[in-house]
Amino acid sequence: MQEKYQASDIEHAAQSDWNAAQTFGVSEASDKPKYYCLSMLPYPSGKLHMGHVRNYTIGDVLSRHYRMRGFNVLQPMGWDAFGLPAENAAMQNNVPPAKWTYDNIAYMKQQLQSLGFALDWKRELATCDPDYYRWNQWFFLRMLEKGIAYKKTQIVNWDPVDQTVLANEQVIEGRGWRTGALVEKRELPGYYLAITQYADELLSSLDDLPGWPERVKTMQANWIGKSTGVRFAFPYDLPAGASANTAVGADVESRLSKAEPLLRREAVLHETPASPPSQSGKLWVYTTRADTIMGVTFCAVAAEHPLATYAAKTSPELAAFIDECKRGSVMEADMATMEKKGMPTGLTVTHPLSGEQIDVWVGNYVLMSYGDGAVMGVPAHDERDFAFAKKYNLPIKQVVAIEGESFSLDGWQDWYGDKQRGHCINSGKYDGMDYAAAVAAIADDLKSLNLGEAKVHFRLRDWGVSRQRYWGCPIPLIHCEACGTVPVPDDQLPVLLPQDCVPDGSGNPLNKREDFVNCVCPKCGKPARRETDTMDTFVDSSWYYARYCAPGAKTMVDARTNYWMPVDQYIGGIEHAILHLLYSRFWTKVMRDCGLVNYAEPFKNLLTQGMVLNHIFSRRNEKGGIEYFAPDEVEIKHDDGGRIVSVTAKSDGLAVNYDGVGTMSKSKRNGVDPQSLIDQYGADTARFFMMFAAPPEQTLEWSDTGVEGGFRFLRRVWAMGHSIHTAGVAMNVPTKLPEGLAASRREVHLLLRQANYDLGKFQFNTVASAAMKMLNALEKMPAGDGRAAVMTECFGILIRVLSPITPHIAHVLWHELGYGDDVLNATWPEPLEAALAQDEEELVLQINGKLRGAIKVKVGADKSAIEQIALASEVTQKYLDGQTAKKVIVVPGRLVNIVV
RNA sequence: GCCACGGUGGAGAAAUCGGUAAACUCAGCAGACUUAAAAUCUGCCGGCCACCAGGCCUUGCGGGUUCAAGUCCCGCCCGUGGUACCA
Repeated sequence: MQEKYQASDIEHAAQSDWNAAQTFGVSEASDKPKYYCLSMLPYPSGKLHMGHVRNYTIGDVLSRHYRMRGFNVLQPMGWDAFGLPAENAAMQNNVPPAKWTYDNIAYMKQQLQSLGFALDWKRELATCDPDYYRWNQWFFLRMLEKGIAYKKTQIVNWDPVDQTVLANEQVIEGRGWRTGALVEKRELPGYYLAITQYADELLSSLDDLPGWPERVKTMQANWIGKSTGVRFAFPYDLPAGASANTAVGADVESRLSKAEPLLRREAVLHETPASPPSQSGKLWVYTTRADTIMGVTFCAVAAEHPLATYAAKTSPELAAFIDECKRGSVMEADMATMEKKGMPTGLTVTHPLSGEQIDVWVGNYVLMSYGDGAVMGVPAHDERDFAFAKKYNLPIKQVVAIEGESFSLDGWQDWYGDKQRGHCINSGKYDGMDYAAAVAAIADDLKSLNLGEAKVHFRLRDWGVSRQRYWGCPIPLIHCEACGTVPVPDDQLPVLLPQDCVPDGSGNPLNKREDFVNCVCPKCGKPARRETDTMDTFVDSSWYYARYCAPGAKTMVDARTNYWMPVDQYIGGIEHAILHLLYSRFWTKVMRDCGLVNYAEPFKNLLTQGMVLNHIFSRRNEKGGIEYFAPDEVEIKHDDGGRIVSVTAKSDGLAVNYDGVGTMSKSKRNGVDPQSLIDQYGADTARFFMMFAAPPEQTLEWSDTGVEGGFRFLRRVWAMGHSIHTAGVAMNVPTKLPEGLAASRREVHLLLRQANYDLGKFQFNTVASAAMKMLNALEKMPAGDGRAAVMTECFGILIRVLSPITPHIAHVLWHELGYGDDVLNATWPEPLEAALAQDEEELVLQINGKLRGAIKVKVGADKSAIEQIALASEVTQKYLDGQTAKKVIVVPGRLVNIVV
């Protein structure tokens, strides 16, 4: 055995042992219980960053731990290989996204292997591989048949200079990131998946996930946003002589509220039919505050609303305002924080209950894609409406009062929006009713007028899956002049994505690929055009976990999927708490309803890793676009307090903005490559430090201060192994040990108990601490009869506790010291009762809640015995000073508190 | 803006059910070993007061509940994640 700790030798030796024995290849043929441990698959951005190391080490620690606990453990890996960064890299380097992606995969795979993760590489997949994405296409067609997939208008960010659709990430302060041009909203047809059909189940089955963090379930529930309210209409008649072919009126309700399934069974896709013109109609709105309906003083519609379009035909000012509304990004955060503006349409609608005429405004804060694209305005009881009414001098009518509160038009007060405590006033027959009674009565009245009814509403919107991009899974549809939109027949799948396009930033290059676009209609055989939109990459990651279970299957999934699924432990960043996890849950439920799988939820237990953060540096370029600098490309000056005062680029010495800390990402160029850490200290140190730095769920600002400490620890572990090896191992700890030895042994077993408890809580930082404390105890082990046996026993515990975190050193030490063949086949250690036993214990002594001393009592002593010892103690006597204690609180095993 | 989470020494952090605040580690300081350096080992290491014994204060800020609060409740401030086309 080597005397010095040589990480690279040890790691190569361990990894070649694992490769030779195919240690981590698993199958369904096992009599052990299965354990499917899955980490979220990485986007192949080029190099691993610290967030990956953290994520995959957590998964590996769990996998190895469960394996030693006797489970048949599957831990696969793959690549989320489609997506935007590949197109950006292509533009920058003139390399096709395919080549860039596969090169990155090769490099990152080698990095993952060098970290020694216990992965079954036979199951590796890349989502850009046709063998994978053909099943996206196949399943999309099944969704069409079920009426889940459909087509409707979507609103996207449009860069007028590059003439291209921008992702939200590419819009910075309302401008295109490359061109600096003001972004516009543009309407395009797109494909949607009706996730709202599953809204109720997605919400209620959160209760079937006790192994999920409460915070994630809360976020999902809020996102789905089930509310009960009233959907009702303001009837109207348009002035005579209005344009006869304007699409307003009765159709507004059907076009906006009911998604049109594009395909039922064999039927051919049909577009949304042109709406018949109509002079009278209903303006539909939804509200959770129907009790305030008598306080409506205006209505507001979205800029894209048919009534707005209609009114704009005769009003250039309104047309200009609607144009202005269409500027800016489509992001919710922007919409919510922008200045609320409006303009009257000149149209009025009729209040359904009072018959009053109500002005219709266009509001820039009303979203066409949410509900019916219109809202009622009750300024007295909605903060946003209040501000809007004050700004435009609209009437404010109080219709809810609370005892002891006085209403004033001067400013908003929180109680105006309170629905718990109030009762209706100024509301005619509803006066005096509380919230629930008023809503029920008003819903009834609206229903009898045929102008509305109580309705359950979800905040959740259908999932738009169309992307006007090249590097993604082609949507398997064909557009034929005669037959309309026709699905690609199953036997013609997959629709292959050409591998050699290089995007140039101006739209989807597929549009220019005649060999891709030109095809024949599967129905009539005439020349037709292929759909060039590709799928959202969240489609790819919505079911990959099921495919890992069935590598090489000639179907989407097979029986092996039902063996391994659901995932027993899913691990990934908290940033996926809503979208990815919700889409995967939805996809699973549709697969179940198609009879493909027999489970309803994909992830039984979820561990959400905190983000690894690093500093972000950026600069505006001449065009007004934005450019990011990596932390090692800038020079930073700090003040005395350590605050950053100035940053300059090393390249040109000019100033750079400091944008604070944020999650490590390719686009912000603030990722830290773990490679130098691995090269300098080895994989075990990198893994150990990552686990030791903080608990997994916690956000972690990156700093490599302290890596050295992990390395020193492993070197001491190795030295301890070497000295035990030299001194000779000894079995069988004697039943009678000298006091000092027994105490040290007890300490190690206590630490083991702590480590096992912490492993159950995924608190790996304190498991690493416990291992360090064990080594400290071993190094201080006193002399005495049986020392060699105690050392052997305790070091064996330490190696096994360490093995999931630092598997290489554990593998070699276990074998070298002759504990057994492979530490992975060893049984997980449990503390021994005999080692833990003690006669006396120390309790804390408090006087008036303050620490004043300690007392020794027999283990298991009853409360009154402890109380007597405490009262008799010198410290107590001193503080009592002759008086009697007012109260004595005894917490067995912990403390005694005496109240004087 | 809205939803969720977090804030403890110079730094990363620990404190399991409301019960000893700061375990373990880094950085720093002092010492041992050494011709020297590195490595290693030993001790100290929140603040104030005190000769000592010890005392007082301290978990972002302000209140509250309790024998006892980092932990529970109320109100703020700051940071991070998400906000539906980054993944």
